[in-house]
Amino acid sequence: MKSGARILVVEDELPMRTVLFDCLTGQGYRVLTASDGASGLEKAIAEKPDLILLDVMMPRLDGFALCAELRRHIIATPVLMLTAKGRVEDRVRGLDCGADDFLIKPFSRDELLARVRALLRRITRQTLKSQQLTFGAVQIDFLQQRVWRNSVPVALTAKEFAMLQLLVHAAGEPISRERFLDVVWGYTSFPTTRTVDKHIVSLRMKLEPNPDTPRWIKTVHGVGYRLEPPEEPPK
Amino acid sequence: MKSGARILVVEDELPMRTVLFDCLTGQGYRVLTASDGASGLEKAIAEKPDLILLDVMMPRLDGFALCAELRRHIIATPVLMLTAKGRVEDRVRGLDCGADDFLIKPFSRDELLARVRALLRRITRQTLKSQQLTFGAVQIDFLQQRVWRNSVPVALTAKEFAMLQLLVHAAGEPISRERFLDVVWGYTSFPTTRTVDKHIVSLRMKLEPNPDTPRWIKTVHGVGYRLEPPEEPPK
DNA sequence: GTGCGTGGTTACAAAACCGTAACACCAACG
DNA sequence: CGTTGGTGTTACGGTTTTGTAACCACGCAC
Repeated sequence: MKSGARILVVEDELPMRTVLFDCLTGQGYRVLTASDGASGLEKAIAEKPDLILLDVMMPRLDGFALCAELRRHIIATPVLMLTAKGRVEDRVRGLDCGADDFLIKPFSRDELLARVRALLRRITRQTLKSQQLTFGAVQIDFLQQRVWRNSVPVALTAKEFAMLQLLVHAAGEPISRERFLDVVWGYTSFPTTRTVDKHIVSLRMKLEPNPDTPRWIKTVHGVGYRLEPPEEPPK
Repeated sequence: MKSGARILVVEDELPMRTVLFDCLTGQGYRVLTASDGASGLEKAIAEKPDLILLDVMMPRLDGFALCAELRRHIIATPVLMLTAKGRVEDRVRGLDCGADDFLIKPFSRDELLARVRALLRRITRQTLKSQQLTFGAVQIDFLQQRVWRNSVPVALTAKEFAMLQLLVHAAGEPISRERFLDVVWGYTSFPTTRTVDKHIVSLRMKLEPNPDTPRWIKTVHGVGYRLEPPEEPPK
């Protein structure tokens, strides 16, 4: 499985969509695609990607409208707009409705990647203080959403990574199953608490040196789970 | 164990008010209600609830106005707004006047409770902070819910920790067995007072240097138990 | 379609924890 | 001293919580 930042590409023309997809997945990003504005908006809301790549020229709901709609939903996901060459007025309209950067067609692969990186870096700086973290032999890169163990890449699913993120974020504190469900699954889907256990098992199998006697991901009976803090007890 | 947080429900329609009341009390929350904006504002100020559930659609003083009024009084109580489906502009106005989260009608019971939990968690997180305490060789971290003795981690069960927390919280004051049962076990289960003794024994074994002659967890004959205050006694 | 990866549920086994009874002990009071 | 009632302690059965495997469902790629 690929892991990395999640990027939504909204582009109606298949060839261009394919180019963008290949280019981004080749860099380890996880790419979602939509072939029209309406489904793009839907996915943007449902999937909460880290970045949205948006073609302005689309039938029906075009890039400008989609972007404006996003902002009306208070979604602050950075938007990189694809505009045609020479259409200076596009920039103005784009900025007006909340776009963050522009890419002028035709563009080079390197320029695309550079701008994507820049935008992702920006949001990461805002939201995550440290983008890398280590416990035991496990190394986490929040920016790329990748994990290594003894320098060997570990493939985590989306849910697993989200759970790990919550564990790390509240390092040391016990986290109840309820809380996992609220944060990782959101307020609109309600799996059972056993589901949380199951994913904890997966995490342990992938990250623990000895999954039977967890060194890091401890269970707190009657409470929930807790990531053993790398630090010492308080003096 | 349930928090027993106090929640104010401001809702003009009786059926909905009843639903909310039942749903929340069923979870162990203490619920106050108001059937219009004016009395809601009054109760919010007088009772200082932990959370306010606010319907936007009310005659005279509506949810927005009430919320804005609250903030004018520098009352930071989190507000969960009930809005009608599809009224995206409600969110904008709501955020504008200081609402913390939104629940769109019709909503599921689970979603209501999830959002309530999330908001309540936010405030307890702020107030609890990284509280730590020491008596003798025992160190307690309430946030992590962990205890050390001579810097060696001590494994306490959920009940034991809750009892210790109560002892520490009322340091010096004797605590009756009935009080332990009320606070630690809640109002829904009724074990014997002997049960309390048993857990006290466990605590002593885990925390006291010499469990036979307790240095810290003292028995007050005919009354209950008491944690010897770490400070110097008044003469 | 088929196959695969992911995610959610169910069911059952294992472990941890809890509640209570029984009895020994002790403190207070006469 | 002896009685009485409260407390300490232990053992054990029952309950709750957690681990885990097996299974089904869904989405996506081929």
